[in-house]
Formats: sequence, C-alpha cells, structure tokens
Amino acid sequence: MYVTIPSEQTPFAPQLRCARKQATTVTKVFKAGNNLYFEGDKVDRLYQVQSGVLRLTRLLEDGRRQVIAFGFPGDIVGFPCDGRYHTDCDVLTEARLQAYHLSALEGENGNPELHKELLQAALREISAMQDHFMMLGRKSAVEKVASFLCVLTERMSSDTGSRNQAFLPMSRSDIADFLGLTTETVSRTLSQLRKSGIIAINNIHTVVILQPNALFGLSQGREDIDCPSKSGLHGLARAC
Amino acid sequence: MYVTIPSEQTPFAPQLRCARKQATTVTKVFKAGNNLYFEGDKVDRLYQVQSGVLRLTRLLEDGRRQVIAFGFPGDIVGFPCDGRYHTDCDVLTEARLQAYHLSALEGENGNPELHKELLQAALREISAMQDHFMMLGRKSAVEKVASFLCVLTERMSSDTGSRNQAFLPMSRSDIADFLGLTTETVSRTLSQLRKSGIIAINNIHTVVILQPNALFGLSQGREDIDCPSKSGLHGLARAC
DNA sequence: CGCCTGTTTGAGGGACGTCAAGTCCCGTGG
DNA sequence: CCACGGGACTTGACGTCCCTCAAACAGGCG
Repeated sequence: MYVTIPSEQTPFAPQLRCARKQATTVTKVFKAGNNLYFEGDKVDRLYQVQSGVLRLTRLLEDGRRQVIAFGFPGDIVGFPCDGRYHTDCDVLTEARLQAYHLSALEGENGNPELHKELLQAALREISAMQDHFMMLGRKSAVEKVASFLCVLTERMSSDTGSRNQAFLPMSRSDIADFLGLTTETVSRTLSQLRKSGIIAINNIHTVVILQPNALFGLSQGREDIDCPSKSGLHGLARAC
Repeated sequence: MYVTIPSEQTPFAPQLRCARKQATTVTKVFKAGNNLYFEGDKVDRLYQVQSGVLRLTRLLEDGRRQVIAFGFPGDIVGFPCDGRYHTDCDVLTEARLQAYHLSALEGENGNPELHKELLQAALREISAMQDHFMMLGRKSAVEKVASFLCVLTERMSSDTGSRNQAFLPMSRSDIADFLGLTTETVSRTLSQLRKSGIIAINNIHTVVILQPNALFGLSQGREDIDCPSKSGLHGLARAC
C-alpha cells in the first residue's frame, strides 16, 4: 500500500482470477512476526494478501530504514527483479496469503492469462508508487500523516465496516519509516490532530476520524491545522 | 531513471528484442521541448529511449511538482495504468524514440514474447523505484545530490566515453523536483561539492567528477563533506 | 510488582526552505 | 560591435520545520 491522493486511488488489485484454478496456488496462514522473505532471496513465489497486513522494508548499511509499502488485502507482494526479492517482507498481523509459484508464470508451462494479470498488477503498482514519490518528496509532516490516515481508512473500511476508523497494525516507527519522518514527529503530529479535534486516538492501534473532510483537506495541503475553533468549537481558547 | 545506490544498479532495460520485427514499431525523433503525453491521456503507445533524455513529471493542484524520473537511453516510458498515462512526459534533449503501439500488447493480436519482455521491464521499474524511495525518504541533501551525480555518470558514460563527467541536460529545478529539494539547495550543494574539490563545474550542464570515490562515499552517507584538506590539500585553511 | 519496550512530550539545534539580491548567460536589436 | 533585457542560476540572510537528545509515561509480561 502506498499513500496516494486518496480520491484518485485506483481500485485494489482484483484477485488474480485464472490463477485460482491452478494447482500451483496455495492459501496459507502466517502468524504475526513471521518473515516471508528477505531482500536478495531467490524469488520462488508471489503472494496475494487475502487478509492481514504485511510490511515491505529496505535497509541501508548504516541502519536507516525505508518502509517501501504495506501489504493490505488485495495487494500483491514479491515482485521479482532479476530473479530476486528486493525488499524484506514481514507479517504484521496474522495473514491469509495466496501463494503463486513462479513456475506458473515462466517458461513453457506459463499461464498466459495469469501472466497478463500479473502485468496489470505490476502496472498498478508502478502508478501507486509514483503517487508515493510525490508524498515523500513534496509533502509536509502533517500532510503525510493525514494522507496516511485517509488511505488507511479507505483500505481497511471493508474490514471494519466503518469509514470513520483506521486500524494501525504497524508501530509508530514503521509509519515513520514509511513516511520519511521520525517516530517522534509521527507521534507529535497525531497528538496535534487529536488536540485539534480532527481525530481521536482510542488506543495505540485505533484512530477514529472525527472530521474526515478536514483530514482530507490537510492531506492535500488545502488547509492549515489550527485551533479547535475551526471545527465549530468557537470560543475555546486552548493552546493550538 | 531513478537514483539508486549506484553500485547496485541493475542493467539498463535491454532493447525489447522481438518487438523490433513488428510492423507496429516506429523510430521517431523528437525535438527538445516537445511533449510526448500528459497525465490522463489515453495510452496508445509506449516509448523506448534510444538517444536523448526525457522527463516524467507529476503535479499537485497547488503547483508543487515531483519529477518522477528521467528517461535515459534504454529506459521505457509510458507504462499505462487503467489505460491512461499517469505522468506528463517531456523531451529535454533531442531524442530518438522507438514507439510500441499498445495494440501489439493487448487482445488477440498481442505478441506474447513482447508481453513477457514488457513485464520484465515493469518489474525492473518497480525495483528501481523502490531504491528511489529510500533516497527521497531517508537521505540528506548532500547524499541526494551525490547519488544523482553518481548515477548520471554511470548512465551517460556510454555517451561521453568518460566516467568522470556528468552531463546534466535538465534544469536545476528539475533536479530539485526530482530529489525533493529546492533549486537553491541543489545549487548550494553543488557549490559545496565544488569548493571541497570533489567536482568541478565546467558549465551549467557539465560536471566533472574529480574524486569519484569521495563522491560515492558521500552518496552512501559514509563520509562527511569537509575541508579540501581531506582530499590531500593539507594546510589549506580555507572556509569549509 | 518491576522490568522492558514502545510511545509521548519537551527543549534545543540544525538542515533545509523562503525571500531577496546579485550574477551569469544568451539572444535580440540598435 | 556593444547595449540591453530576461530567464536561469548562485549566493546570502533569515526563519522554520523537523530531527536529536532526553526524560516521562504507558502497556504487556515475567
């Protein structure tokens, strides 16, 4: 999952249709904390997320980390390049994954239909990543966090049934490394949004969106974060 | 082109082999300043760069811009998503491009070999973009500019014949919007590299790499930019 | 209950952005 | 040929957003 301009988000990757019939596909359940693969491993299969959340990361030698994406239901992870994975992939919450063996994609026994769908998935991936460039390169901390919450709400709404609640299965430092910030800045920004009445933080992994429009506005850089007065609570002269 | 960790760079996309034989492919020359397509245009063809340099950009409503990538010889641009381009594409220096009509890729008359090669190209693109995430999210201005120069040197070395010279056909603000900086910061950083003796700036579009190893070190965050003394000019107590 | 890890909050500093004033380059025209 | 003008680039002064460092706090687990 990449943070995009929420309204422009393309539909989730549909289930790879034809592949379901293949003997090469298996559905498996992975526990939280499991590793699916490491950067550099030879690619033998791709995974489509059916439930749960994955995390894709890259490391620099000096320890700096970038979370490349989160894998939500519908997403495909494990795209190979030159036969190797180029991120680490870990399971954040117990996940049901459909595995596609690479042999089903290559060589003479390759399934052309599956091949075509994989290309579509890769092209969607490229588009989503381009959106994410804009965010990493050009957005402020508030815009980044607001965008993140907006997209999380959309992506997980099917699970929770509610568009007003975001479930954050990942740690603050995962969020930070995804958005190109520090944990402290992520934490501070969330507090700021809470104090201004735009969100409420139920518990560390659950954020309630009190003012979706304001949040969306912030994600686009269209409004400044400000006093609670902006949300109708005039007269409250609390610290902004 | 994405700025990657230079040493890990994957080989350029090889020419789409089978496609050359197709009647659907044409080589065309485009002048600097030409536009190839806009974001949102219907995709009718992809382009492989044979010579020259392209620029792929995205815009936010408020005018903020992100240069998504530069298209150098070997690169393929115009990957569709849901049938549309999702960047603008402009020609920076006169370019010879091979156009692949999308009809050659889709439907019943689709060429399966070409299809397969396109998937490989898309997967390479994804890998390169993931590298670029790391840079946008986690690197300092010096690291970004140094990385950019390193990759430029590699990508263009076949043209210039020299690995010690980088040709920068794009403007400073293109570089800034690619790296997630401002023109001023790009300019200052280049000056800083020049003053420390790591590069020389022949003219606005030509940078000579005097100390490739130092530059590479900076791109990796392994060394601090410092006095010229570091490069052997001990005793020079000039401003660092 | 105490430890441990993750999170929040605070104070302070630094890197980069903003704003503004040069400087350079190049094309145009006298 | 030089003067002029305009746009891109460079440089400087200053501000600010976010990072760094540090301490307090909170929740989970023995």
